Amino acid sequence: MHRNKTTLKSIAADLGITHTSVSNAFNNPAKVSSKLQKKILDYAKSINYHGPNPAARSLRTGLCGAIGIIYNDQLSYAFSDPHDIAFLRGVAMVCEERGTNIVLIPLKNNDLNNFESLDAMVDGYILNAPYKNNPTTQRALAKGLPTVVVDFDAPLHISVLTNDASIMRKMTNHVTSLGHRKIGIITFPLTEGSHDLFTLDRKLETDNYVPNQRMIGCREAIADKGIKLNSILVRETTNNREGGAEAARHLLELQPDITAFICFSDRLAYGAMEECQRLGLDVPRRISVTGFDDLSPHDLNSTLPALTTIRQDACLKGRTAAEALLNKDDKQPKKINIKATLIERDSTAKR
Amino acid sequence: MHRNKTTLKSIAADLGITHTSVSNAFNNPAKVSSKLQKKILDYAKSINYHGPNPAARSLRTGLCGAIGIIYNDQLSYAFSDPHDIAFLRGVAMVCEERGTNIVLIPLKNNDLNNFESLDAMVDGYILNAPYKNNPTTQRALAKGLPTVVVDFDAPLHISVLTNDASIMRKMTNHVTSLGHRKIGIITFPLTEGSHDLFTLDRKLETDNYVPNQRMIGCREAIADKGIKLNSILVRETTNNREGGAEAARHLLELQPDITAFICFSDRLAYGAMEECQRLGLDVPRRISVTGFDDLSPHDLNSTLPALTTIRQDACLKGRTAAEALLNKDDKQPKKINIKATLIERDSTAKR
DNA sequence: TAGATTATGTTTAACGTTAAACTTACCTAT
DNA sequence: ATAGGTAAGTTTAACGTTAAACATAATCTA
Repeated sequence: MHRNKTTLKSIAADLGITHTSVSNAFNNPAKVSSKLQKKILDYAKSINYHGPNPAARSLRTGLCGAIGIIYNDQLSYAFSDPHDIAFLRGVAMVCEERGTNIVLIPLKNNDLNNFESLDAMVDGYILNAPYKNNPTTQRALAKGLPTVVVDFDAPLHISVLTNDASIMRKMTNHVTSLGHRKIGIITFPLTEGSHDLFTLDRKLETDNYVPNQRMIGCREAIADKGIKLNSILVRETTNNREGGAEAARHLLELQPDITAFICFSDRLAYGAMEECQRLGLDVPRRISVTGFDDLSPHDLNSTLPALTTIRQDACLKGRTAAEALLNKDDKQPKKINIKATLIERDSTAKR
Repeated sequence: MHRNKTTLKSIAADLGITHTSVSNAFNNPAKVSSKLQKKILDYAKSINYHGPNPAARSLRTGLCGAIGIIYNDQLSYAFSDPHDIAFLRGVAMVCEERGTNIVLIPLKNNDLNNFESLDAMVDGYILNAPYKNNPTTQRALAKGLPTVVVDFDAPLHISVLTNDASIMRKMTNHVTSLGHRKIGIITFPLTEGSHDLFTLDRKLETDNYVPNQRMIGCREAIADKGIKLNSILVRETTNNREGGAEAARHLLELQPDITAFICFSDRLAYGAMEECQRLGLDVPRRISVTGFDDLSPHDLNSTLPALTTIRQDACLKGRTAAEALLNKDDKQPKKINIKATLIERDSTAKR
């Protein structure tokens, strides 16, 4: 007789064999006779044993068959954002094929001294659009596990990126080529928690890669046209419709002759369009509006014009990131580009 | 000098103290002088140590600070279904508060002999609308970890349920009270992979709890009205718009005088409405259609009438399930009911 | 038929942590 | 002054597994 808990050892004792053979029956069938393997597996099933303890296995092997996903924001918010959901779907597709578990790691209290705050059992991380200066970001990168970053520039890791700067230059050119000169830019925060108002000549931030790159694209296109950078207002706001609406109102108060809003997400753009509607300003005849992401058309409020925007395949981003992380062969730092494309619809028009 | 890897032991050796003190510095500050704790933590940080190894900790303590979620279907499909996403958001809200990780466990190959197929490191499971006879379901339930089941009847576990039967009786009464007698029922599979056609008098399945309960509600209401059960056709199909469309067409071919479709999900209902539109049958004047779930209005195709449906709060379901699982005090088997409500809109009308 | 190989199984030693029991020194109350 | 208690740290023994080295018998090769 032995202890109450079923383990490889207790099974071995019951069967009068060594526990290594039991382990091999599960993991290394070639190393046991098929007769013995059957005996072991049958017995294991009969006493309701569910296979080797994952923690012990993981401790011994150093692997655990799971990858962690870290968001730059609340997890519950990620499940509200179509872009993030599509990204996750892409990751799930790859993990499904490989039988890898996905660990969603909530951002805990942001205390760099709290060592507990990143102790998931994973073989690697995917960092999704992190803030560079966020403690969780830094901790994950420092941890030394295989890590793939998405929408973030980490020279020492594999990064999956979109051509944010160039596509935004193209979008801005589209807007200026329609004759617009008084333009307002509406962006989500460039730095965690920031809600500032400034002009396009301001020194750029490096905390949040994506809006920073998009800003570079805007700036280049604006400068190319000979428009003064300090005449273009930029409003940082929360990335949802309310934020977009509030920013549009604010910018119009400061500069009533604005004829175009360039928004850094579709959600901001929809909010801005709604606000224009409320203010009695026709889109696109009085004001043009552009977005970014190309949310599913089902998300369109049908009273608004179809949005001129930029499509990026978030699901493909997720797939690419997961594949890069799970690909054992090639771990060299590199940049993988997922191309975004401009989609002209009905929310932009000649001035 | 010691090995290359940093552990509690190597830190202890470097500092000339015992490794237990190092462990305590991280987990049990009361058991070390604050001076020593600071010394340890400072040193740990200086050599880029990221806290105790999770696998070793988990092996020793038997806990790992994560819960597993098991779906009845492909994970990547879950990220396409608004209901499942809302459910996940609810789970995430609770886990976020508590700092618990969420492990998404893909369904692996359904081989009962494959012991590997459920070896996530978790402290408990949430089973979301599982098939009773599915090997993964059975394995998870047999595993003996704390488990909460959702939309499933497991007498030995905590289950989170909706009043499917009674609300469906109510919906059916709504339809019959409008004068409809020739009714077609469109459901997603009652048994994994099944796509059958039958009449409402057929013996009920028990593999998939939800459609089974809904069928009970329909049957009772139909019988109450004195309508013959064997005159009501039921079509099982894939739970998406295409499935709904195909089922509607099929049922109308078999029984062209049908005047109402009762669908077991909004997606099926939208598909059925679209098919009616294609066939030139006006909804609701020629045919009434009902759904289940109450997807966000953004998912509405604006050319279709607003759907009469049943609202259930999937997010609340997720929150409730996660709270029940993480609540250490009360582990007694019980049923928790999340009430669904009937929403009358424009897709149903008098015959 | 000797020598090498293969098949099968065993022994041993980690993997990195935490809980429990133990030691020593210091403080407090009678 | 002495018993009793607390604070701070140490020693020891698991937790359940797998990898590597080893032992033995069975099978092949030349």
